Amino acid sequence: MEESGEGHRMSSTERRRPPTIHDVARVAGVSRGTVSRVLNGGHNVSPGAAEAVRAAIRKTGYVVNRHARSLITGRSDSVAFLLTEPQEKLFEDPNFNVLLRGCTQALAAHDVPLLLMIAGTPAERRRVTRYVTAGHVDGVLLVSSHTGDPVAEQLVEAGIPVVACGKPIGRKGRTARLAHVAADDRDGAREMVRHLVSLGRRRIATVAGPMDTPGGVDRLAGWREVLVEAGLPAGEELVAHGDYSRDGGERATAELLERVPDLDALFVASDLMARGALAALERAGRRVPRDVAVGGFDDSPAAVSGLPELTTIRQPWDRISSEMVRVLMGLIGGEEPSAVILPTELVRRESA
Amino acid sequence: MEESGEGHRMSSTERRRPPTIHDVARVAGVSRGTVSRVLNGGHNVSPGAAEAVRAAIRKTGYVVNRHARSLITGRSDSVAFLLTEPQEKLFEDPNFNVLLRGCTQALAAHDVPLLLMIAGTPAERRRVTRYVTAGHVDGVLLVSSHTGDPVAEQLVEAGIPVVACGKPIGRKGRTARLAHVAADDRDGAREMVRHLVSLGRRRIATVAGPMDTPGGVDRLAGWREVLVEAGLPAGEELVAHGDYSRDGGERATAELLERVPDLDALFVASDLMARGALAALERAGRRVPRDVAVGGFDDSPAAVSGLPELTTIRQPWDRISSEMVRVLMGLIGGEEPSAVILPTELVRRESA
DNA sequence: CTGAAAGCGCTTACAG
DNA sequence: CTGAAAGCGCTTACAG
Repeated sequence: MEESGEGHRMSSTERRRPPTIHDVARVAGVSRGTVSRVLNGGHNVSPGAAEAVRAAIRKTGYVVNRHARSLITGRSDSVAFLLTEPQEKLFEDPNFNVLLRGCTQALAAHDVPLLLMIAGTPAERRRVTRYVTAGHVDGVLLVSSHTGDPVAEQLVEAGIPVVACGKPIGRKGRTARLAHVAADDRDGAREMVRHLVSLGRRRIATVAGPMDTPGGVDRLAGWREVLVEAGLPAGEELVAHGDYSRDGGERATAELLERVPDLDALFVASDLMARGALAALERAGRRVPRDVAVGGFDDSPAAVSGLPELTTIRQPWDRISSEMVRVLMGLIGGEEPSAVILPTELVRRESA
Repeated sequence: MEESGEGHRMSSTERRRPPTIHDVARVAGVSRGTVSRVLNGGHNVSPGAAEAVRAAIRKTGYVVNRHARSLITGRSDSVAFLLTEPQEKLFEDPNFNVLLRGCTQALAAHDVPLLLMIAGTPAERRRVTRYVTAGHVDGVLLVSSHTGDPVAEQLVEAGIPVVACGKPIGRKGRTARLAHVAADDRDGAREMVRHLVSLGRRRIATVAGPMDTPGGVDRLAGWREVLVEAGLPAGEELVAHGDYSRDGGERATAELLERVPDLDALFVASDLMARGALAALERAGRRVPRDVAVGGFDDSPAAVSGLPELTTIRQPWDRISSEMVRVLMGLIGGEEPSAVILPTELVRRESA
């Protein structure tokens, strides 16, 4: 006979203990070991026993206690999505959201929960590093546009499976073993600049990202490459830098406009900065695309969040997130780190 | 003498077992029980023993194994941030990001990890409900703009601590015990419409949200209230509905422009919809704010993501997220559900 | 194919 | 104030 409560009041938030593997075993008429075997792949279990166990699971509403499982397996069956950007910028960039959503859903398909961790300050970084290296998660999806990230190195050195979003350009060798997934920045930039050239533009300036980010370095390299190839000017006066924020793009564009008043096209290394560029151009009285053609990068929600809609380079975020999860699950399973570079695509809209 | 490895190769991803409470006890020269007491508040421990334990923790780099702790305490020391919106819209709305970041950080201060869960489809909802009711998290921060959410009811009925963002307007009684935190939608709408009236506007239309959301209902009520009070028209022809998306705002505005060509102001129930409204107005050749003054709601990043910058009503997201976490931690600790309504603030920019 | 048993790392009455 | 011991719910060799 089941006894419950035994005279002690249940407070409003106290829940009944959920059924355990023991309850399932009793209902199914087998041992706990057999239930566990059914739960873990069903090897070495007779069809009859397996069916009895499955029926008992349905009947009891049993759900495995992950803490108990983790305690013995040593795995947590969860992963962290770690952002090491300064906090303010993090969520201003729509790319983070797309990536976060994609990773959450790709992991859900594996029944693996995602822990969101933010480590913008040194103190937060210490907290997170401690948490992760203590084994509370099986692996880390790392997102930071700036490379040479000390967190990445620490985690990799501690033997934690880590997959970065974007190509690491830190001190060579140390990050060589850092698995990563990225879009082909250089080739994407080339495609956009070729497009601007094909439009007949000849004074093509660029708002580049910071040079400690792969998007900053590689998209600038792609811009230069195509211009040099085409025999068009590609000097330093045609380059200004932004920090991937809208305001940064606006400032950099104002700077370019002052330095190169006759520019007829602008390749901006991110859509969000491009929105700022559009604002600067409007304030300066330039019509887009008539006076100045503007090409962005990312195909983020920012590309269509205002007028004119941006012609841009699409980063395949869905694939980036699913590949990040795939590579991370592989690492956790013992595979070697790998790098995945995904192709981009030109998306033509109104601005160029 | 420590033995490790004992002849079996460590694969590249295998980590050394982290130190346990047993290691700390040995180094400190006390029992495991004493170490545990120091870890859990330090009651009934002599100062000398406590200091020895703390030193041993530093020396060994010990971090508690949360799985073992949870197994015995029955708490997971983690909470879920659950989104039950259809997936596409989720991350288009900048408010979600601000809220997510705020909650993550408020929880981090309690050393409580946040699990991000998305349940847009019925299948996902079942998965998540099962996971949560199995006790894998201690509580849920629930975000969905649509109310009468079946997930909320199920969780509350299962005795799970839940705090919703936004006032629930589901079937009365059933959601009465649902703790929630919200901005004062009605009062915020009133303030904005009063502002538009003070600008001398007399034909003030509105793009309202869906009527199954509190923001849809209450902001519309605030709009109507002030107009009636001021003796201005507030009929149905002045109301169009959007779904909180940019495109929805654009469509609704085009509809209004057709129906009420002489409108001179527009109160839009969200900044994102207001950006769409601005696009519709521009396409129709209306100047903002000269021809039509536009007031938004939220003060989300969308408010300043284009020109003109939006005059809007600020929702205190930082406080909303910190209050949600505070109320949830209270619920988990056994407190009764409570509702927190936070004041809003008019932010004047260019559009009105 | 199956059960009995050990043990993962921790917390918490229970004695002292 | 402190230690020895039980036990949280599970997985996994180990016998049979």
